[in-house]
Amino acid sequence: MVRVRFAPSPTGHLHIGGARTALFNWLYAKHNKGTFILRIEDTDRTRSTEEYIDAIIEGMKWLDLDWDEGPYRQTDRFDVYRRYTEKLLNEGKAYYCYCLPEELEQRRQEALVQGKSPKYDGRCRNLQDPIPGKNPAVRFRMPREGETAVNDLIKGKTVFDNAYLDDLIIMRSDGTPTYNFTVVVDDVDMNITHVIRGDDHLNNTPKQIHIYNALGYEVPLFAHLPMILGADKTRLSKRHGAVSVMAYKEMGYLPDALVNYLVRLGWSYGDQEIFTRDELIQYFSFDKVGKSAAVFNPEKLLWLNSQYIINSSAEELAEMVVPFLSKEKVISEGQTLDKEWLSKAIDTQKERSRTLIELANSLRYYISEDVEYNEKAKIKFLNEKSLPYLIELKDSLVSISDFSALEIEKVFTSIIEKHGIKLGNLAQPVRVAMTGKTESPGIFEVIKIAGKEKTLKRLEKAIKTIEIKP
RNA sequence: GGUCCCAUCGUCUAGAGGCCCAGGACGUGGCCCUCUCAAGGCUAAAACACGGGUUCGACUCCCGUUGGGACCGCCA
Repeated sequence: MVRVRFAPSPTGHLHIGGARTALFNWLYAKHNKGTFILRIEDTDRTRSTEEYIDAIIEGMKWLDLDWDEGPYRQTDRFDVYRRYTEKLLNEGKAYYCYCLPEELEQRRQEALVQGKSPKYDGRCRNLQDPIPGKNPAVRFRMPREGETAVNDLIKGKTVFDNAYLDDLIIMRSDGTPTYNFTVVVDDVDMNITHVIRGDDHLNNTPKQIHIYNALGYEVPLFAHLPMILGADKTRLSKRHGAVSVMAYKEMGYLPDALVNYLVRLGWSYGDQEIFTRDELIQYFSFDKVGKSAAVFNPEKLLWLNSQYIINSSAEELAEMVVPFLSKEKVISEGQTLDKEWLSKAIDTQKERSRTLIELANSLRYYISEDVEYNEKAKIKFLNEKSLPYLIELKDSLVSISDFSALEIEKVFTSIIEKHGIKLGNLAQPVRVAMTGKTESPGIFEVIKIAGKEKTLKRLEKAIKTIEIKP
């Protein structure tokens, strides 16, 4: 039975890198009908906040990465860690260290300056008696000889020389446990079978393996995912732009598009680019995960998002776009729209909208009372030349009762045939009259969606605008 | 500085020794479609980091060089 976990520390929002780690864990669990656990690693009390715990959960929910157990919190489990620490202490597998943090930091700096490895020198390793008046930290006694092999599902076999391993601190002098210890204890306690995490943890793995051994537990399987980099090839961070998952929600991305993008960063399935969730679950495997780091490319994410918008139904989009209509002030507060009408309007715009924000704004000229002319468009198309056609169109449209795209087209056709002009000669001025712009969906569609009343009003306005001009 | 990881178009990647003078996707240019803009279709430019082996034959295997990254905390 596969049991995996995503274990973020609540020191920030759920970011792109964390989301991908969560996603790969989730996919592996789903693929194997296993259990996906959410565990909050909040042992660093100075940096962890409740707000960030909520933010991470919110991000997971938005991406629809549901977990089967948890969220567990490490701060709820201090007694467990203490018990295990006692055990190691009693067995001589851990020892008290009385060195002060400042002393350690100083020694580390000195070692670095001298070009030596900034490793703990082990001076408290064989201390017999406690030093009174000092609160000690607890260090793990790491073996100094031999080698430790990590058989990674992605990276393959990596061998570490134990001589380079540090006697790491497993419990701070204030009695709180540290990361490298709590992960092991929790992964043991929660029966985790596969540890799937970023490859920034690969170097920690041999140390953790020794802790498993000392505790007398079986070592789980490891899968270390390559990092996500920014355009400058350094680890993705705030300075590369938006990295928080929720920022993408606000920018009008669909969660499925982000998931699809993230999964293709380091994973592939032949030439396929777009996957449903079910396909992802079905196809996922570690042997298709690449070993090298990947650069985050917002352009491709944007393209994927446009594809997801195109492939979504107008009804689904109508649901999603409403918050953006308010935020972009396309509708006023409290204003509601007819669902059926909105869906039809969206159908005309979805293939030219890459985000929900763009979609919301594209609906503006259908919804608002008035349009604002683009200056260049106005000069080019709303002039003496188009005036008679606009007047004729308006007069013709007044009389038709069936305001369908087909009927509207008939009106256009009869006018252009009568005058021997091209459709563009009429359509472009009308487009400017209707939308204020030179680009829009098909003009018959635009007129139909806007409706008779708005259409006549806008044509009148355009005519007046031309007539007033000297 | 040490340890570890990685290396195919600008970017994401396919490629498990002959299928590859390297395929797909984003982006970029061109053409088609067309009432405009998109979408869609077609098309072009664009890569196996370098050097040694192994082999009849290397993008694929081995070694080295170079380059990049991560980690070396009483952070996770």
